[in-house]
Parts: sequence; structure tokens; C-alpha cells
Amino acid sequence: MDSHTHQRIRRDHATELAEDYVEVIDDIISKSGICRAVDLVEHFQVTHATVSNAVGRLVRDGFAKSQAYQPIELTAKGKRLASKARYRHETVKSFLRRLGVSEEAARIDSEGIEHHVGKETLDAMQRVLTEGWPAEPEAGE
Amino acid sequence: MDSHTHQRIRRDHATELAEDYVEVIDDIISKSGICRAVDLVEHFQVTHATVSNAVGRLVRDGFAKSQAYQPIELTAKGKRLASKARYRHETVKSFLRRLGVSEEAARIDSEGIEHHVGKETLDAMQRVLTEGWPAEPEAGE
DNA sequence: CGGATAACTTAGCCGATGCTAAGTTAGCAT
DNA sequence: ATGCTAACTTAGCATCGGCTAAGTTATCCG
Ligand SMILES: [Mn+2]
Ligand SMILES: [Mn+2]
Ligand SMILES: [Mn+2]
Ligand SMILES: [Mn+2]
Repeated sequence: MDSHTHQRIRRDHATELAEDYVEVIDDIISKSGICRAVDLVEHFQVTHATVSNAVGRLVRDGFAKSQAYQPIELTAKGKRLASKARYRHETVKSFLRRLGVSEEAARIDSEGIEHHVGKETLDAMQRVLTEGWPAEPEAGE
Repeated sequence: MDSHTHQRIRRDHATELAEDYVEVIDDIISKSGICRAVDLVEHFQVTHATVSNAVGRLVRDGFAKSQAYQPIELTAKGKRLASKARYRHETVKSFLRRLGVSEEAARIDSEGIEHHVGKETLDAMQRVLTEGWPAEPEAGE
């Protein structure tokens, strides 16, 4: 019964980096017009070589376009992933804030949690944000 | 300000597998007396070779003891990590259930989420389980 | 226009986590 | 006691996501 759980986790991890990258690339393009590798170096606190490899995988997987020494762009597929990732990320972060967690902790924890939140959990969090907490389980009555 | 977030995530990922392993090893020993590699193969749905390598890393890092072809045991350090991981894992899972998420989804999502929940978020979840939901943010009044 | 410099790529390395295939050991049943 | 079988290890491979070091290109300034 439990046999597929860890396969799901491994799959989540495989797509995690792509989700973080496209979301950030999309943000940077919105704010600055273009996204350069150096912006990603700064954001993720990794080296240029690491960003170059990661962007190469995004291109290979059809999420991004790039020509050597030129700014990075997203494909339609990349933009779709970015939207989905941002919605989930923001929902998780807002939910944690609503739970009483500080801005700092909500920012940090949501960055990891977001990738492991399935539809049902996401919907439950969203419901809290729009409709408030679910009913308490009443003891008597 | 945001510069350490992704380092935290990378650190979480590095310890994630060890946490899952020691928790499961501890469970299996509780239930069956001993834990064999084949039990972990079954649980994680990976091959024997993969388990053998992973257990090798646990031994290298001081979480487990093992002699060739013999059952796996945990060190004191391993047992401490298992307890901590189980507490966090169960808190996250119970919290999701409390949120209205199904048993199935809570089991799957908590398996990934647990590793990214910091102290503040964990405490907030635990508080909900013992004291109920935090106050709604009142509009008027 | 020509450098200097910043941005980027490439090569080569590492460890973690997965795999298959092949070899080894332990333990049970006859 | 011996041999079968299941359990386990080892070797060899792949990909990912990091790194450093070295080479390449773009860009901007004088
Ligand atoms: Mn994100
Ligand atoms: Mn993230
Ligand atoms: Mn766990
Ligand atoms: Mn887990």
C-alpha cells in the first residue's frame, strides 16, 4: 500500500530544481526585462558553472531557450511550469504565515515544502486562506 | 536577505535520506526484532545494491552498525536521529490530517514535507494539534 | 577602435543516489 | 553434510548538481 510513496518523493526531487529555476527566471524577466545567468548565480548562491549546467538541462527539457552569452528566455512550457510553481509556492508561504510562522521562516520553509505538496493538500491550504480554518473535531455533539 | 535560503534547502536534501532510513530501520526493529536489508529494499522500492550503498553511508556517518550479511543496527546517534525524524514526520502527517487531507495524501505528502519543516513551523503545527487553530485575523473590532 | 573587464562556457573533478550484472555468503531442507 | 536458494556485496555504469580552473565572448569606456 505504501509502495509508491518514495517513488513520488524521488520524482518530486527530480523536478524541483527546474521548478525553482523557471519561477525565478520568470520573476527576474518581469522585474528587469531580461534574465542573465549572473542573476541566477546571485539568487541561488552557486557558481556560474553550476548555473550554466542547470540552464543546459532546462533547455534540454524544453523549459528554456538560450544562445551562448545571451539572456535566458522561457518557452511556453517553461512559463506554464513557472505559473504553476509560483501559485503553489505562494499558497504554501501564505498558509505558513496564516499559521503564525514568521516571514523569515515562512520564506525558508516554503521554498522546500512547495515541491512536496500534492493537489489535495494544496487545495486544503488554499481553502484556509479563502474560507478560514476547518471545523474543530467536536468531542460531544 | 534571501541569500541563505537555498543553502538550507540543499542541506535538508543531504540529510533527508539518512533521516528516512534511520526512521524506517528503527520501526522495523521495533516491529520485527531485527532489520534486514531486504526489508529496506521492500520499503523504499529500490534494489539491493542501492540499499547496500545507502547503509554504507549510514555506517560511515556513524548512524548505523553492520557486519556483512548480518542485520542492520542503529548507533545511539542513529536512534536519536530516528526519534527526531519520527516526531517531526508524525507531527506533519497528523497536521495534514487535521487540515482535512486524506490519509493517503497525508502519508505521501508528509514523507517529503517533513524534511523541510523548521522548528518554528513544527511548533506551529504541534500547537494546532494540541490547542486548535490560531485566531482568525479579525477585520473589524 | 581597441582593450579591459565582466559574463559566460567548457573541461574535469567529486559525492550522492540510482541501476544491472555478477560473484559471495548464510541458512534451511533434505 | 551438502547443496539450493535467498540475501547480500561488489563492480561498473549513469545522471544530477555541486565545485575549481581555464578559456572564450560581449560590452563598455576611453
Ligand atoms: Mn519556488
Ligand atoms: Mn523551491
Ligand atoms: Mn520520515
Ligand atoms: Mn521522508
